[in-house]
Amino acid sequence: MPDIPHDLTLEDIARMAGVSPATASRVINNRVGLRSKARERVLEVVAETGFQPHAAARSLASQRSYVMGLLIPAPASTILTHPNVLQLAEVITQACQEHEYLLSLFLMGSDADERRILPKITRKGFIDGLIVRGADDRSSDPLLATLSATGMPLVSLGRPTDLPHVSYVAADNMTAAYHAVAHLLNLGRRRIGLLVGSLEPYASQERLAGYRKGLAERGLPVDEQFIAVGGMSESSGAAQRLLQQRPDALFMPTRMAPDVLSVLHAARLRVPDDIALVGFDDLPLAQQTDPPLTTVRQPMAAMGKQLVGMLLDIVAHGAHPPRHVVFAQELVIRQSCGALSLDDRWRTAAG
Amino acid sequence: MPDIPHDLTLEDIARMAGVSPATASRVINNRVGLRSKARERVLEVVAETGFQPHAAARSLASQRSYVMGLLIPAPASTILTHPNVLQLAEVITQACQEHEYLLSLFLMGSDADERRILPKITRKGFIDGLIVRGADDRSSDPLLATLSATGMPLVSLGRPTDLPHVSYVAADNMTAAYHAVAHLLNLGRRRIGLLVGSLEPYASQERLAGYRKGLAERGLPVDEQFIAVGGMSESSGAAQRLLQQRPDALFMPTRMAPDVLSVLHAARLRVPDDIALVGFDDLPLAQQTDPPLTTVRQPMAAMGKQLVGMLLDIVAHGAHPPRHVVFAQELVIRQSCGALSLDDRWRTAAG
DNA sequence: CCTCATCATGGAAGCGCTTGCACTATATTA
DNA sequence: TAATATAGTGCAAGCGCTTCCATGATGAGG
Repeated sequence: MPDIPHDLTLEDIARMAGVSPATASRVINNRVGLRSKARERVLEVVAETGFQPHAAARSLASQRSYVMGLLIPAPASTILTHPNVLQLAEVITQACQEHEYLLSLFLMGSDADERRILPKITRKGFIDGLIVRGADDRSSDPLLATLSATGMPLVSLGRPTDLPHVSYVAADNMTAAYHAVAHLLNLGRRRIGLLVGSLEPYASQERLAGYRKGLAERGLPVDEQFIAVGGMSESSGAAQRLLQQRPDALFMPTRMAPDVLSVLHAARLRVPDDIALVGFDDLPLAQQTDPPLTTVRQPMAAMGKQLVGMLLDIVAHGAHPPRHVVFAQELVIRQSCGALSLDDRWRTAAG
Repeated sequence: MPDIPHDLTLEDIARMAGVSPATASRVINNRVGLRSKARERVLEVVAETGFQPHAAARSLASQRSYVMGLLIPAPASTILTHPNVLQLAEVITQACQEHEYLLSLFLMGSDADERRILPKITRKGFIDGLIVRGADDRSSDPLLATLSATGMPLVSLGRPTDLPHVSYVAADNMTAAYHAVAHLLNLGRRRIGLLVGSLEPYASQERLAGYRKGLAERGLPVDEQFIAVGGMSESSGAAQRLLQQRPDALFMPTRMAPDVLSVLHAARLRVPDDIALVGFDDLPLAQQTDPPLTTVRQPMAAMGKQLVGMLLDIVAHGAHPPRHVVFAQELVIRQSCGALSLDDRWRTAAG
């Protein structure tokens, strides 16, 4: 038989240290004065035994679980095409640790999952708060509405346009698109096309607005033929129409880069000589394309910290008033835009 | 002020239904007979109020949290190159739901994470059991050893060769490689090369063994020059040496496919005419290459179900004796191996 | 040396649920 | 109908911790 380590309780630890459970608890949770014999003895015993308080008991008594949740409402296949979700998870895991919190991830691939998972996640005493990768993908998000109604402390990554009382952290897509277009204009491009997968996401609308603003500011007209909605490889008439306009620059989602490149290649267009390319999101992919892709990049680490900080604040002080924080984005200059220096790097102004 | 929904307790529910808390609890947990007035009344009240029992209180009293953990000991960047981890997470999430369990994912990108996360995860009363994506990547896994020592119910995906007492579910890489080689031999290939990233992983060793066995069975000698360890794009002498042998078939990790294809393309070798290709893992990538890649595929859904089933069994009946289950793999025939029919599909025998 | 403020400590009451035990209502059989 | 088995229910005791409150120890000021 293997030697199963005896499951100690706080009472055992207290007895071994010659103090009361109350004191042991306070020591373990850093609640007593620093100069104390009792404190030292308890810490000694804890170190020796490797004691960890029972999670459920602690949660029940303190009404805190010291666990945050990150809800990823997308099937695994989607996560692969939007890999910054993973980076987000990593960053948030880190940020939680800095506050002695643990982060649990929940994958929710389908509506069926939603029905089964949500009630369990929103149970009292399970997690203290929830971060949801929200409304970047759809402008109206019933999931966030549902969650918000449960009273669970909540922060959304991405702005849920129809839920003003939900706190969120978002990237300033409008300004980022504006700066990207300005950059292309500065490089002498004049026939700049915009390619988006869909205009439903609020993020896409912001980018379109930034694009328009960039052109308008220079007094350039916006030709609707230069705005293509839908994939490049799809038989989307819009994309074809766009190419027929002979654009000298293209602003597009990074994940479409391979398709776009192969289409341009087939059309014997050289990048960036004949046509400059700028991507929306700085996916790892951007560095692997040929030529490497100039892209807009969200400050994920900072956004992750902000999300966690806000959530902790909401857990401690309630969700009112809602907090809204918008982060400026970076433009990472690589070869595809035709800028001269590789090291040249240029930031958008704070939103 | 917003109307915060009053937090109900089981006692409230019981009172509203006119029964004792004990009965209410039993109804909610399906512990009483189906034909009972009390039962109906309780269910009614629960439905009306949307009551969910307090997670911590339930865990404390029942010594069960009804949560399983899936530990992913890799940084986000690694997950992207091994996307089947995500599929695994999805499959396991599903399997857990079928048993009224919830799955929490934990990302552990660094050793620092390990030190901070592990003690919290292994706390009593937090999760009932843990699935670890284990030793496919390293033959000796200190993480599994540490976890195993905590007494936490544990199942590994991948065989941890140095921990015979740890239960695991694994794929039969040896047989799969053997069958893949046999398949290539059946197609008339004789100069079959093997490309692996490293021989440290036990999985790679198994594949090598299967490769050797496949050749040996036909009485063919194994030329060590045909075995290349390391990446294709790296300046690995082994890979160059392998190509100089003019192989007519290559067996390799799927994630190396793009590199390999571009090298072959540069060498003006046609796939599959001049050289046939078979991959190790059926990543989504395999369908996007040109030509689409014939690969070995793990039965992820079945393995996920098995992992969860075993873990539940261990939670209920203890970890002794350890359970070991090995799954046969499929060979998914696509164009890269030069087999005639696309629909031809052929399975390895059970291991 | 004594009084009063200050701080560390212990006692004990929960946190909200599950479950063993004892008991009562109902069903079964003679 | 009485005797017995059976299912349904309630009581109350925890599960292992935190924290309010009261008490004892300690140190400062008179």
